[in-house]
Amino acid sequence: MPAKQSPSPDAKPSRKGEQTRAKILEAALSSFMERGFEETTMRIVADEAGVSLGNAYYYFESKEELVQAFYERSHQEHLAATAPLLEGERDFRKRVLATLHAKIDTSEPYHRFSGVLFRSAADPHSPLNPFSDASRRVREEAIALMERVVDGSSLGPPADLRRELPYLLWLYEMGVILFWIFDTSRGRRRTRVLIDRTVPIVTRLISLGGNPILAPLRKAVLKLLRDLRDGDALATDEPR
Amino acid sequence: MPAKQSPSPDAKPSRKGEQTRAKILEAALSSFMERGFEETTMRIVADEAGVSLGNAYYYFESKEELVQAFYERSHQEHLAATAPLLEGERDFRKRVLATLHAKIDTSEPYHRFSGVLFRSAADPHSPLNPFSDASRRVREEAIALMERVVDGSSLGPPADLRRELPYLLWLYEMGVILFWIFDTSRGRRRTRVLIDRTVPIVTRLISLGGNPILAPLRKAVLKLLRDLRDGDALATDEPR
DNA sequence: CCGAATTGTTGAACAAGTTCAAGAATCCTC
DNA sequence: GAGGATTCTTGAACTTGTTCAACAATTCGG
Repeated sequence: MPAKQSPSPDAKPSRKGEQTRAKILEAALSSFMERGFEETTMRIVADEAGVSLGNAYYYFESKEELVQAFYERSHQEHLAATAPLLEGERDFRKRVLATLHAKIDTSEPYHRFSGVLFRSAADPHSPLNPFSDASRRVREEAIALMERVVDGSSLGPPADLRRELPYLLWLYEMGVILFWIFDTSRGRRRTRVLIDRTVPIVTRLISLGGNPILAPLRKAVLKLLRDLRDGDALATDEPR
Repeated sequence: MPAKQSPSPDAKPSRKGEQTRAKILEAALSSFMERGFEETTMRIVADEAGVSLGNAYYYFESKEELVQAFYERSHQEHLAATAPLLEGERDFRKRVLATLHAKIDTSEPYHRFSGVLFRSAADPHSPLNPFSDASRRVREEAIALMERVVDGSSLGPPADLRRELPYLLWLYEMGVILFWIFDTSRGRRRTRVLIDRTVPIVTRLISLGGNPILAPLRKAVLKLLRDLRDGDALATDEPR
């Protein structure tokens, strides 16, 4: 009988098809950059990868899944760019600034078709939405990065806030990226402005959150957050 | 020579095709509700409307444009539901609450395929995104509704804040809707919680914004808002 | 009421995403 | 290294959104 499904999840490294998969992904990404997403045909991808059309679908369930693969690559680049920046910096504000600017920097080459990436961002049924199972790995890694940003800093937030902070910062990052997608100014000037002006506010808020006087407010906000997140509000393609 | 384009924008009322257009829209919406967006085929729509496939495309440029039409209808229902609620209520907080809950109520029947509505929300090139030209009319009406919410209330915000408030409230509404789309809890319980708990915060913030002591902060925030909005950051399908 | 202009309608054809049965290559065990 | 299991690969076919040339109906000025 024919093979069940794409081999990506389990497959031991460097089974024959690993190279084929890579070839296809390479062809797809370079074509996305060259002509954009819509204009890139699965037939073109297959051709440029030197494989048959059906073969491309053996490795990627859909055209969108190719974008998911790009999403992961983009995150890796962000990770790589961020590491040295966080190395010698303790100041929380600067760490967040560096992380966000690095995100914009590394994403710039993909801006042209990034809309597609997030086109399904608001579709609960799309595996591309940032809350989906399919995005889980990247999402968790992105949150882990924010955890590093927090932990490596001189900031000492209360434990309850500390626990939610990475997730909150990730949400904040998603918001910035959403803005960035719509930003057509040269050099993404406006997104830079957004970052430069909101990071201080965010930082200040977090600092204030540690003030004992504001403990009730902080707890209320955190409780709301938990109430909204727990359960199924943001669940998506989990098995029903 | 063949006709140029869809007649919707100009067409005098009850030219022959008005009924055809209505039939097609009716068929589309009822099929969307019955089987969802993906499963609704343009051929099905045409069949159920009793017209040919090509005819459907005479009235609607694309399948997505049918969704746009729904978007407008949904807004009309929201308007209708909101009017009586705002009639005898002066309290700002209650006015916002009523308006948002009405939005959720009137949108409920469409929740199943609402993801599609906003699927393109993050795609700068899609006419469906809430910032696009195609959405302009509905967007402006939705903002105008928020203007009414503000003006009919006992609230007296400073002029500069007053000017931006409707737009800000609309953005807030968009955020709530985004959450709602992902909300799978029964009765959209979680979205209700979100509304009930964030509206007081928003209201408080606005009240505080009128405090002279906070004027510098208020002005700074409003300036940021203007800087980010003016120009092209959120522009989309305007002619280049 | 006539004829041209406009508007409405059709069915066939096309493009591109996706599926699938069949067969080739590779791997793995004995 | 033979043979069965697994993994790869292919090309054709199918679905569905979209386009288009041709034709029909309607409208409207005279």
